Amino acid sequence: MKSVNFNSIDRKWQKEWEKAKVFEVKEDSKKLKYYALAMYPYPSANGLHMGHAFQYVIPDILARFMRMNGCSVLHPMGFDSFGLPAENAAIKEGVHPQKYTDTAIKRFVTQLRTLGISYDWSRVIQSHDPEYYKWNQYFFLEFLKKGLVYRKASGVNYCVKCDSVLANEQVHDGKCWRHKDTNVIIKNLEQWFVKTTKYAEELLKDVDVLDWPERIKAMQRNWIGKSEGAEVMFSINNEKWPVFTTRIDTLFGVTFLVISAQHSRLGELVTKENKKNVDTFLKKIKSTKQEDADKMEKEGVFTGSYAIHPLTGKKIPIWTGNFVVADYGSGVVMAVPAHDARDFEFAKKYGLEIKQVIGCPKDYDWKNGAYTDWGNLVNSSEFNGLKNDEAKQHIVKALESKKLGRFVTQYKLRDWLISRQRYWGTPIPIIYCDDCGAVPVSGKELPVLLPQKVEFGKGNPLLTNDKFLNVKCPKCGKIGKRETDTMDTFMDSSWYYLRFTDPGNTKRPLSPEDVSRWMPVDFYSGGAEHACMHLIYARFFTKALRDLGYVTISEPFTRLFNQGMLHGEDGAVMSKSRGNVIDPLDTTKKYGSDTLRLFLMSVASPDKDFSWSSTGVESMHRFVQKVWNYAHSVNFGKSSSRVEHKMNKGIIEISKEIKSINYNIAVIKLRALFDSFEEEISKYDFGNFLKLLSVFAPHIAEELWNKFIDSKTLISISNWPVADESKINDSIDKAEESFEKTISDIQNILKIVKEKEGKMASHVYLYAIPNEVVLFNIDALSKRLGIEVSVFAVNDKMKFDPENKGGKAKPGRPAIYVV
RNA sequence: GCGGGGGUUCCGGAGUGGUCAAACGGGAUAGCCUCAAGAGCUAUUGUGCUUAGUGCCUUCGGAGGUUCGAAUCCUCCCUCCCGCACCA
Repeated sequence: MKSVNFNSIDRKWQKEWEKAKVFEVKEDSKKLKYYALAMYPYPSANGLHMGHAFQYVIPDILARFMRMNGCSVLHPMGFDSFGLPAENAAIKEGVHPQKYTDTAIKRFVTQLRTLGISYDWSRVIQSHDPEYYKWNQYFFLEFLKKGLVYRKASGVNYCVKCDSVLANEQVHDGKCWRHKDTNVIIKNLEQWFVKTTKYAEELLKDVDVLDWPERIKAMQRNWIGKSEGAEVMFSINNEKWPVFTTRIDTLFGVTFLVISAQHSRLGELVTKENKKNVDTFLKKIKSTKQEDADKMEKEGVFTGSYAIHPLTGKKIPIWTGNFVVADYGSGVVMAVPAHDARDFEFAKKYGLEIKQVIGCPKDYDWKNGAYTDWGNLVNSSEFNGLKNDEAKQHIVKALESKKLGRFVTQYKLRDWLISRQRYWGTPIPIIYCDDCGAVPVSGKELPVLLPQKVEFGKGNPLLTNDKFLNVKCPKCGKIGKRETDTMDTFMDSSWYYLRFTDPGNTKRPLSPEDVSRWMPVDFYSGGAEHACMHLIYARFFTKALRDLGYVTISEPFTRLFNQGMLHGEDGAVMSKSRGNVIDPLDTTKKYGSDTLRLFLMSVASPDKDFSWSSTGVESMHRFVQKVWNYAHSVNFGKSSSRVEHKMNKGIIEISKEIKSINYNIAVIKLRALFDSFEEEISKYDFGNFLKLLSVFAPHIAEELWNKFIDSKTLISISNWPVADESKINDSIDKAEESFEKTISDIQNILKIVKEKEGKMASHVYLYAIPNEVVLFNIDALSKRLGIEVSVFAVNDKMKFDPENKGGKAKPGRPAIYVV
């Protein structure tokens, strides 16, 4: 068989699609909309890797499927093109980030095209395009007006490698999300924040209705971290200090307070006599490395101050400790050692009082530590005997009447810090004036362009451009200084999916008609690493923009899909150092992109991790070639009723599997369907097969369609086949089943005969019930068995049946005699 | 510690109450084809038993349970992966 140049076929159809603009989506109100999207990539100079290929083919199959099913499909691609690597390249190699980025994008686009993904390339978005980031600035100002953006001084996370502050979401295990070897340090700075906490409750509540992987939903709930409890006031030096607790029922068991060692007001509590001790302690904590801090034992020292218990009026010592988180609750905790494991450990260590206030079983062994289960109150004056839940109500009521406490809800979610001390991002549209303070740039002045001329490697590059830096105050006209921080690039990705609905709009960030036509995104695919970053921010943005009147939806992504991780052939993560990296372009060059697409979709369910397999790719390539060869050698005529049956059943089953993203199963069924084809087939049926195949292997499907079925139309925009159920005849499957079972029966007998008589039998006689004789084709049987076969009807008087086996025949199971 | 997801026949990986000794792919073995290699085609690939065949046995991390019936449902345990983690 002559070898086929799949590469030239790939290129040919990629060009045709582009020429005919088949994937550019137009307004068509008669059609249902479908919005399929993959998280837009950072255009790395390394280009496309296999994980990208995998990730982008997944939604493409669905996009192609929905398009052929009569939907108008929005399937765009863009680039998250602001960010650190470009700027670091500028520092290291002297390339301007703009140039670096543009080159990388160009390369990405070329590579993406070779995969045959049905993108609407007319809608490309690039975050670093002033026409895009202008609207980041616009939304920043809108948020500012509504109090959703504010500036405040606080201890913030700072990564020395990024040379910038980070949001809470970008700190993982005390390390920077981009630099897993770099500890984040806390710096006290005045920075811009987005008030994500305003939507904490809604963000949490709406997680329930999302069609997302449970894992991601759990991670989001965890991140938002709601906990319901009470705030209670302890009087310290005649001032009221709030303390948050989820166990207000144990209030009478408080024997000491602990204030976080990082608390900004710790100094106020430290008395002269204790200052030295506290300082030594703080020094020790500071010198402890982050990784050790996680495992560090609870430690603390007495501050010298006392608090007054709100109900008993008793004096309670205040300690400072390393186990109290400064920015959760109020950074001060009430310690109830009898009923909290951490407090217990601490009290034991320092010999502090342990007072039981919850009744526990008589045989409870206090050597086990704190008793943290439920029980009835004891040692709690008038609340004695109450159950925990009742006690909570009553105690809070008592506190409320004295204005010393109330029920409150706490969240772990923090406001989003968006300032970055970096160049390659959206300039924050603010001018600082000595007289007027932080003044917003007027909307008419947008965009605040990122200046090209800056110097890299000397701190924030924006400080090196005087023209950019020194500008008049929009309010009073006096010379002021421009904000030199840029926005977190997650700002860009928080609304790009909205912009795709109307990317060319120069007047407005979004048009209400387009947004309402296309949103929400019906299928969104991307990696799980964004669970608590991009996906939180984007959800926040949608809700905030809804309340500002820009969109009407509350959730941007109806259905989220996490693709699995693609590993190297050795089962390890693909990495250069391991040498197990497979370049998608090498693969497409060798086998064509259809083979790659089919292979990636067929190894495992797309949401599961899997390993590359070079033999698996080979095998898939053989399948593609078989289809090719079949198309070139088959007689196009009439399909047998068997093929019609298989075809129509296949349409139903394969469609169902594609809809549920069981692509691996869909491919298996597609292969089985192909295997059932015969030497003659109708163009109609083969065309339908090509349509099913086309979502996975669009190029070869297009080529064969063009060559054999219809040269005037494109299969990519043809109608998805509809099954003709009247052609489905399950008795055909049953007949095949009984044929197979008969084969295995015969083989079993042949085996036994061979064992018994020491030689192979030479002839098989079958006696089928009369209407089943047709099921047992003599040629097919002898081909399969490699032995001569005769078939008789049981009522055939002339049949050869020396041992009278014929009588054993049953429906679906002919009798057998071998010699 | 908390939360989420797994553990299936040599390997990868389907399968969520009977149609399951368990799809499909890989690998392996045998045969056909060929001068040969490759490709292609066909068959076999849990164990043992039984019998000239539709049967039985053991098996889906382990142990129990529910059920007429379990890889599939429940309970407990072991184990792996992922995320969060001194959050009061």
